Amino acid sequence: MNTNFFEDVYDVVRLIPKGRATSYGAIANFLGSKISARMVGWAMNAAHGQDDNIPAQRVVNRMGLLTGKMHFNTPTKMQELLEADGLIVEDDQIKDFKKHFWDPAIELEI
DNA sequence: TTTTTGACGATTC
DNA sequence: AGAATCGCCAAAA
Repeated sequence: MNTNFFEDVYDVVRLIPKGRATSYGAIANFLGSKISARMVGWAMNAAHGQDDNIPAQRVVNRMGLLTGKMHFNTPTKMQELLEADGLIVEDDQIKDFKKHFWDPAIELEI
């Protein structure tokens, strides 16, 4: 499985600290600043079959909206997980998202 | 092999 | 300010 691209995405997602959240675009930018955020979403789509625990709930769109909640076991699971992380989710959106925003390009300092 | 779509993002109208 | 459209790249049909 040469899913390097996916693995890179998973790796970054796994590195997201608890209580923080990032966006698809941020990950895309971190991976190479050439791939589009859509690819990250695609990678997450493939993450279903992955045996790894991908905290996809910490990965949301740029607005902090839980766009992929429907891809979880239950649409409400994503919000629950985020709340369990200490984040506040209201109306499928992370409150103070930019406040809890976790940018791999900055936190990982590459 | 070509076409369509996809958990996004930014720009333009 | 809001809505619609284009752009990114890859995988599945």
